[in-house]
Amino acid sequence: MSRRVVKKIELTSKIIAAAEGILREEGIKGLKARDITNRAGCSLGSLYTVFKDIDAVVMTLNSNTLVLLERSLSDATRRVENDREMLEVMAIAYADFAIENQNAWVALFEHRMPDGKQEPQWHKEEFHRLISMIVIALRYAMRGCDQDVAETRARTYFAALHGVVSLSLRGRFIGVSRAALYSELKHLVQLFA
Amino acid sequence: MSRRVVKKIELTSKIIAAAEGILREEGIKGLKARDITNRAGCSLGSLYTVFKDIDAVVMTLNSNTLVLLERSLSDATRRVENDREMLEVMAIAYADFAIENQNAWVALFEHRMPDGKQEPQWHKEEFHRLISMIVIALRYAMRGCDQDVAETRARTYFAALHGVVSLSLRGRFIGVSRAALYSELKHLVQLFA
DNA sequence: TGTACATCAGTGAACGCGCGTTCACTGATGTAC
DNA sequence: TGTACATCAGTGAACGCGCGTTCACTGATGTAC
Repeated sequence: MSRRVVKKIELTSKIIAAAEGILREEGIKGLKARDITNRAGCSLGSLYTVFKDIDAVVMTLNSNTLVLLERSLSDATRRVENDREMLEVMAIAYADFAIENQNAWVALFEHRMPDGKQEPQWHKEEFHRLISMIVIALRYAMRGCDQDVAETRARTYFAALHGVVSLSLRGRFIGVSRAALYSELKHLVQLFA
Repeated sequence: MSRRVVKKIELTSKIIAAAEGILREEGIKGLKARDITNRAGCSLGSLYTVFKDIDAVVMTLNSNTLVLLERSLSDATRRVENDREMLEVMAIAYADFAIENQNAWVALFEHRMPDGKQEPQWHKEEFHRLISMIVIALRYAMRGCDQDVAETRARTYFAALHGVVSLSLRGRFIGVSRAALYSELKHLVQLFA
């Protein structure tokens, strides 16, 4: 591989690493081109030799986050023998991931493309893949339902669990400890199953 | 009342009306000082004779939205005789409000004060009042629980319903029609009750 | 009621800052011989 | 392996825009007599 290609790859990963660090520490709002390149130790302009624009950087970060989330969830479910537990394990794993990667996780839902720009197809697909994964896992809890209903219901359950995690992390609801969050999630899951 | 006071009140309400119009049509992101004052038919500077800054305008708008939401919910529950229905009626009313006042409703949850600035006390209290109202209504569904548990659980149920409404409105989940949303909410409420 | 003066709400041009993006330049990398 | 030239990645100063906020000014409102 030519030296040029190597350097381009190195540059890309330095920029991504810097951006990811900032995302994790300061949240998506702190993600500025200058801060990223300063932290990466390269010039401002070089960012644009690697990414089309800032949104492309965010897309990449979100994509990485989705991969991590997917991995967390599948790791967690791998240890499950009993289908009954599946839902609960995933819910807890989801909450854990949200707590431990708070800013990155928030970015996943908060980021919007400006004006008419669409999120690229590959990113939508990745998102969809994650959702399907959750939907499939939830289906265990929903054997016996009509296929269509099951699909919709699974999304609903996901949205409900997401809502609880989301609002409790945002602290709009005072004093929701991690233990309390767990027990609430378990309670919900019990209702769903 | 002196002419000056009258004019100040008129100016204030013109600005609020303009800001509210923009909020409803374009969402909180479209809320710029210039657009507000243009629409209100006054000068840019005059906004600052009435409000401390833009955040103060947003606070006022959100406050108005909270009042409307509170009214919607209490109107809906007023027609309920049977306590069993309470939860469902409130959930539907909440969804209706969110759908019909989408941008204003989103602003309620999306707006964050910059850096260290706190939301003013009165706004927090208003928010809290709404939550209590919901919590109280949900308690009907939770008679027999320990008081503390009931409180937490009520918040959880609210968060869950909020999550479903929220994600379905954002369209991250494709093709959730209003009817489908209703039926999912009803299903959840049945689980909760 | 009228006049002279004082005050202050309202004005909008200008300031200032943050920040994404560009572009003419230069020095490192690649190519030809 | 070395030299001469060509290319192009990387640079960072500068551009441009959006937008919140300010401030010296002026004309309407209020006050005193």
